[in-house]
Amino acid sequence: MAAVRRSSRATIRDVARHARVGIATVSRALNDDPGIAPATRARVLAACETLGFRRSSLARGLKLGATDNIGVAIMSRHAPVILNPFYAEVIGGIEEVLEDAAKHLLISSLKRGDDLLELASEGRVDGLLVVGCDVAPQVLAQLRDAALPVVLIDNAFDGITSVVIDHHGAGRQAGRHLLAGGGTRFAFVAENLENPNFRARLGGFRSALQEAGSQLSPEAVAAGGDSWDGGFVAMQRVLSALATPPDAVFAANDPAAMSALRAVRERGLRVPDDVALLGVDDIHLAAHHVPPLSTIAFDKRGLGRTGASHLLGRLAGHDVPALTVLATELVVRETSRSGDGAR
Amino acid sequence: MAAVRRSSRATIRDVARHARVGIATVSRALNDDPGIAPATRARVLAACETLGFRRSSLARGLKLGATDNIGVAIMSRHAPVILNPFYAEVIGGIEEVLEDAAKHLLISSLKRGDDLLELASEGRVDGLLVVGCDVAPQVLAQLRDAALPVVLIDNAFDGITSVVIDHHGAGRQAGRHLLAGGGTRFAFVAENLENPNFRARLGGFRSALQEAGSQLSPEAVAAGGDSWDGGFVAMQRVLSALATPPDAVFAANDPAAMSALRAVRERGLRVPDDVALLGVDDIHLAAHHVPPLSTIAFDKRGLGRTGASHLLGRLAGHDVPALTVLATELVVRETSRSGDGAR
DNA sequence: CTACAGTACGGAAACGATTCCGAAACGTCG
DNA sequence: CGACGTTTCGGAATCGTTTCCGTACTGTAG
Repeated sequence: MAAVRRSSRATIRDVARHARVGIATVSRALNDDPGIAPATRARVLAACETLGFRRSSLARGLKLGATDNIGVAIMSRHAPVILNPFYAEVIGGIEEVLEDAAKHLLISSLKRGDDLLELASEGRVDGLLVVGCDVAPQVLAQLRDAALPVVLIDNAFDGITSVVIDHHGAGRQAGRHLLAGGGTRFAFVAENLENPNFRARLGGFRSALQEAGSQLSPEAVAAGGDSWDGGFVAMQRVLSALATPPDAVFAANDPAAMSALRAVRERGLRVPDDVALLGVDDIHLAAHHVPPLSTIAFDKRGLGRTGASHLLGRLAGHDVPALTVLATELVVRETSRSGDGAR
Repeated sequence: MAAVRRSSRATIRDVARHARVGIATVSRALNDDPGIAPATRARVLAACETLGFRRSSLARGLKLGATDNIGVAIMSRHAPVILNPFYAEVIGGIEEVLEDAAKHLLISSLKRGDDLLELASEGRVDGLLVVGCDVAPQVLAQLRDAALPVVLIDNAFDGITSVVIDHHGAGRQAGRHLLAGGGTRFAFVAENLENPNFRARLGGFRSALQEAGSQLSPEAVAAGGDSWDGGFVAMQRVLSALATPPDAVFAANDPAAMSALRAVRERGLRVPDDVALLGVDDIHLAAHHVPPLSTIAFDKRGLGRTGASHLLGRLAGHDVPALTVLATELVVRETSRSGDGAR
């Protein structure tokens, strides 16, 4: 007679029995359906409370065809993605938006493109945010043809909603800043020259220099390898390749810049007096570095935010821009000098 | 006649029709069931391929009673959790383990305890990793009584599998190190004194000092508020409250230590000559700080790893230790001196 | 009193997988 | 040739929801 405490979870049927109504009524009460008497609704809700009933998101999802889960996929053949501070910021922005929308975040760091396609077609998520540019074109093509809404972050592909950073523009900004600071002999250092983002930055840098009649000699561009010392090694190469050291160095990112700074100092040159140094990313360390690093900042968190809200827009059936380009911002600290200011 | 390309996803029934078998056979082929002829299996698999069929994880989960999702819940009334470098490390460790087990990571930063209970009872995840000590006891009690396997990380509760750091031990280590370095006038600074972990560290610190016949005066313990400047403010308070400044300061964590260092320097004191300074956490910045910060390190990633593997163990039906305590390690850099070494 | 519109509710069919159970096909042996 | 065990496969029930459709009931008007 008494409601026996089941070991497994209560179902909607148990609630119906307990409240002496049909299961349809329970469902309606739970979904705030209008066609139900207030008294009945209260009785149902009370029954749910006493039985400790929660709807199974699985059964609900199966019937509704939606899970309220959003997948965040990051291609990474290396360590856990969360530890990469760039990704962490992006994910932070995504989290902000999804939390407001009461969506759940399903994070996957994937090694193979097939894993990505599997995640996209399992029905585990309602939509997918793909972060980073390390994903094969044919995978992207399959993703585009999938039924699942997908948004690319820090990567662009024709036919898929994309949110990117203006890497080329960042390079131009860097070039103009170093020119304004009085630079005459330029160099570019990076961990590698394959990364498409790095290439875009270099391209922008070159175009800014050319506009001013300057240029970058082949010996003044170097890659030092994908490690902590990448920038250091690259800088050493530049210094030994060039007859006279450069007076304005653009690094592909902040770690490379900091690492390059060590090489410059070991050579006995002062920053920024002998050589100005500029990074990209504005990572957390940049401001706390000694000396504080001049850099090109971009809104990493905003990248995640706009990506996520575009995806939510797609899910809601709205139109969203196919390509969004986020601007960058020059942050002058103490490894470079602004052209106009005296000192 | 020809297989019409449906707009929505193919189901197991479509595959069955296409391969001219029953749905049970398809399921068996997909699950590597032994009782199926090799030829039939090949035909079914081929049909799956041509139809681009993937099993619905929802339907599968509903029937199987498992989702292959693991929830990571972090109570946080502040900003996105991923941006907290401590949590990021822990999650990184979790990710490592779960990836090997082919589980998916569902991350939730929750504001209210009810959200946690909802996540636990929706059936969205097979198990829950609850990170951090900012969760109410009655919520933990309900969690313990839930059917869902739960593991607490950096928090302990009777009846729930817990993985913690030996904060008390860390405090003792700090005390002994500062004593060995020749400290005589001690102080403790923190952002706040409510955080149970900070209290444990302080407790351990006190007990080490008492063992050596020293002690901590009430004016030498200060909290400066939960902000970037917390340690700075706390240190200022200590310096102005004490007649003679301390010569050995233990900070509740690294940010507090770095921030306190500024206060010490502003006062015209040198580190470590006039005052030794020791933090806890060994955050990434600590090693790159100027001067490099002495600190008590612990394996944040290991915290996540063991938590995750204990949860997987529980899911597999194994017995796992109710409480695991991870040891800490003293890292002497340049804000303190080891007692034995010269200079 | 009957007809009828409108409200409140229950039964049953889906959603897409797994799996129990039964049956067909087949070979082997007495 | 019949009985029987083994292998291979199909039908149908099931997981826990939502929702369509039908029905009982209520109140009001003719």
